[in-house]
Amino acid sequence: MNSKEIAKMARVSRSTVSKVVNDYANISDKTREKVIEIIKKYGYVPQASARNLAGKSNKMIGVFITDVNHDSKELRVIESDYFSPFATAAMDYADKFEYNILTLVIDKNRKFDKARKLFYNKTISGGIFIGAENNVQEIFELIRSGYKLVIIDQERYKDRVVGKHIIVNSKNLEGAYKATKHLIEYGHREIAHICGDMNKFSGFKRLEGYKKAIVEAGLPIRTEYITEGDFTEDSGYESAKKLLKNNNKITGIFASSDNMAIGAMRFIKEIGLRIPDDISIVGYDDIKIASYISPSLTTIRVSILDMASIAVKSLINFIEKDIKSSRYNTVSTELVIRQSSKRIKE
Amino acid sequence: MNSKEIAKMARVSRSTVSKVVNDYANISDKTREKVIEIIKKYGYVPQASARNLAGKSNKMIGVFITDVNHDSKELRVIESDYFSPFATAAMDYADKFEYNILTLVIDKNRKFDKARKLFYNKTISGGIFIGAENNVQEIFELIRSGYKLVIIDQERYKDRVVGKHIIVNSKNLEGAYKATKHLIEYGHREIAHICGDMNKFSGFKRLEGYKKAIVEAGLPIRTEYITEGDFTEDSGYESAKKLLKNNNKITGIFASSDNMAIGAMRFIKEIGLRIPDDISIVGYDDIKIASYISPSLTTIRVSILDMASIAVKSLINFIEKDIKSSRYNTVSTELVIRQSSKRIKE
DNA sequence: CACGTTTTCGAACACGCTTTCCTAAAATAA
DNA sequence: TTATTTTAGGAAAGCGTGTTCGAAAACGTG
Repeated sequence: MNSKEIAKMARVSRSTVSKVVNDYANISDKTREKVIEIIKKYGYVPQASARNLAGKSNKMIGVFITDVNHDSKELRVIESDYFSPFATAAMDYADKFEYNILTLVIDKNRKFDKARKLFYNKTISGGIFIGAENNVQEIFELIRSGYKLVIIDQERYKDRVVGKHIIVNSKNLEGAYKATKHLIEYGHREIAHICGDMNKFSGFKRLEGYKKAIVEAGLPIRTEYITEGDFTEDSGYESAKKLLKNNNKITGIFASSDNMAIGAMRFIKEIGLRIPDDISIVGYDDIKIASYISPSLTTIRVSILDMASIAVKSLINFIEKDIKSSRYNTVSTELVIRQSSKRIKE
Repeated sequence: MNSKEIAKMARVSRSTVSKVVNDYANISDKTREKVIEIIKKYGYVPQASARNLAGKSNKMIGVFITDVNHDSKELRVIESDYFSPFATAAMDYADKFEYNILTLVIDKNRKFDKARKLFYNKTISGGIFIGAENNVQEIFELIRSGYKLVIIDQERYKDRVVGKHIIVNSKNLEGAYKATKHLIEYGHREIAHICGDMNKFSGFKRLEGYKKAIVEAGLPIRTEYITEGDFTEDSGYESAKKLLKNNNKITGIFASSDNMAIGAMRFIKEIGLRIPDDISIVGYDDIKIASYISPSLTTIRVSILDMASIAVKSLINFIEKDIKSSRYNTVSTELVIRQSSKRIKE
């Protein structure tokens, strides 16, 4: 069933059918109703590719999740803690504007080519990149070519790239600051930090937040209290081992991700220390498991729903109305206090 | 950059460019190389909508997740335990065939129309439906209209619907049987069952599995040992309350989903009973949290990766080569023993 | 060299829709 | 009534690609 057949049945021209479908003004009510009736009767829906070819937007946006640890099944699922709510929230929001979402996982092996192709062949009108640290150069190039992109949790590219783009960041520094300050307010003085991958924006920003809170409290920044992980549970385990091996003064640990916090908790339990009685732990992300493990994890919550909706909203605006210059948005963080942190008793 | 321009640069006709792109045989190596060189140089990629309109498959499949509890944020995330790994696995697998995946969440409020439209307007060449119990009629109609569909974890439609389709089921009965038998082998005799939504295929099939194991062990089926939940954590909590209120003989509970098992555990802990010392619990699904809660949950694992890859593989086969008749596939289950179940001491 | 055969290539149509431009009819003004 | 303006709707071009079909070129063969 195509517009030609509909036109024949309604005894009008194909162009009239199109005008009815696309809400043109110069169609009489009588004609319009007649055409709509036939359309409904035969369940006609204009073919997407033809519309698209004729110049209509395809209302499709790509969500690209970079998962550098894709080889490992275990890690893949861990990444999903972030992906799943983001993707569903994005779909939800996109739906309001009748947009569809095409999701793609980019791993370290699979080349960026596939994503690029989706822009080049015009399958999508814009894209949202999450965790794209490893493909910064490629993303710059897409921006330079004029493709419409939103980048999540990355540094501001303002001065580094020519071309309009949109950034949506969580307030990493603020969140880490809140987490560390929480421990300080609970009376902790010997506070260690397991930081994430320093190549990642969130990694070093959270370290900055930790330092800010430490300095503000008049405490010294000890390099032996800072270890670098890579956001995974195992790296949290190893980091805790490193931190606690030759040190029995540490009473609080702020980990840059919940996964690392969970890994650290595993090690702490293994060596027979109690959480939170001996050591308090604070994570970051508020992934679902955080409230199910025992003790439940005090953490920093970032509203992924907020991030997703801001990302989608501004991208659609970019696509449909263009923007004058690059945009930079931030999403607030919130401290969620659970059982893994405890006021220190002197 | 379009094929016309490429043709001009390579001093050949447009059709020759197309033939090179689509690997036609009758092109001399010399011409082919010349064209490919220009294509690479200018980064030409044929426009998807035009190809599609000209008759090429768009290599796009839809994954439809039905989330009837979409209104509630909490439940939405619970559903995601299933969705996220499935979707990523599907993408992964689809990628091998250069297919893309478009995901759509169908909630009870959002009409099925949106999904239907994607078929009608030919945005997708096929679809995979998960948890689609509430839209069985609509799905039947799509099948009848000749659209290519895979349905996950639903009854065989063999006799109920005219039209080719593909079913991928986990062996629900087998899984539930294994779970119950595990408790029996551990010496339990008073075994209750929290079953899932009986409108759902997985709900009643798992009940059947439970009954089969009970009968096989020569034990009586007590109706007061069977309560109906709806797969959610809260319903597990309520069901446990109902079961244990006036009964202190129950020593084992098999819940039809991990979420319900977790809810039940919450209630059991609240009334001061110990798991697994007083009551053993077995869940179903092996969602990620199952191994993180304490005590960790004994459960039935279904390989979502297997389901997803079978679904994608057979759908692509259906799309590209058609199938002679409806297909029915099953995926095995596996008992994962953790801390929540314990051998009973007499 | 003449002929048949195979290989290579290009002109032209098709895909289904949007949109511009134009005409005919209707509405309004004179 | 006639002249002018407004409006409804149709004809046709165009979007970028795939594919068929026939012609031309290249190649063999006797």
